[in-house]
Amino acid sequence: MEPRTRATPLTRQLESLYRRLLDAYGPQGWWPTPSRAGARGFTERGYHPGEYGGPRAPRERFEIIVGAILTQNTAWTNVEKALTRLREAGIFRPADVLAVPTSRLAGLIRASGYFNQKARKLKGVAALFSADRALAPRAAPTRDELLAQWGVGPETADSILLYAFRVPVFVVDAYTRRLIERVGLDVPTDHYDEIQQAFHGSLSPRHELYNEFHALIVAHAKVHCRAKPVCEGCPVSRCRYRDSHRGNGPRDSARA
DNA sequence: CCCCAGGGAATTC
DNA sequence: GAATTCCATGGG
Repeated sequence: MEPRTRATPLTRQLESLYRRLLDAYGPQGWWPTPSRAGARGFTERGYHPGEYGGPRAPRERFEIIVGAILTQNTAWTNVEKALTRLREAGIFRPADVLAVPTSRLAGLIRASGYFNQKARKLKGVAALFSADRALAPRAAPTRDELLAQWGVGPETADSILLYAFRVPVFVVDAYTRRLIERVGLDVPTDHYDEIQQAFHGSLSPRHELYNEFHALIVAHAKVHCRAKPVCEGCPVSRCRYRDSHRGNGPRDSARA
């Protein structure tokens, strides 16, 4: 299933990319949970860069799971508003989500958009993680268990595995594809699993590395590699894309 | 006014 | 499989 990790040209490209991003933006310490405010190690970003200790506390873990649902195609600032509403309503655990009527749940998460769909999704994951599963510490669910949930696709499943349970799976999102295209990495960008395999086959399977790499890609996408690119001061040297993007590397047609 | 945001499901061909 | 459409708020 897992290809051997070996040094390929792609390995060097990805490691170089990672180092450039880390140098430019610093450790991100994901997952960013608003409830971290006030906790030891709290930073102005609201989370703990550099902490990759033991298993997550159950409530923090569930907050990550909820956030992974709410952030689907949605700006994180709006997710924070919804998470804060949930916390103020005393909703911390799967059982709390199950106890609230779907209509009220939808109202609480209104700011995160798609609230009717997402309320249903939260009910589903709450059921998955409730009952015997709530007994911490619990081993991570399988990827297939997560994917079987309505509203949980590949990215959400992998985000939960990586950030809630520290399983070394690389999370692929729209930013990842955009960066691959603009930097000109020799990685196909059409299928989720293909992209993920490329990373898994080229990087050592360390959850700390996958955690930081994905978080750094998001940070980079918000500052420089936006939909409308801001190339001034871009830390990725081969980032020679133009407004029209596509292509851009030294050689564009080199994919065979 | 427009576009964008850490997707996923359902439909259609 | 590939291409659309829907879901919906909030910020720039």
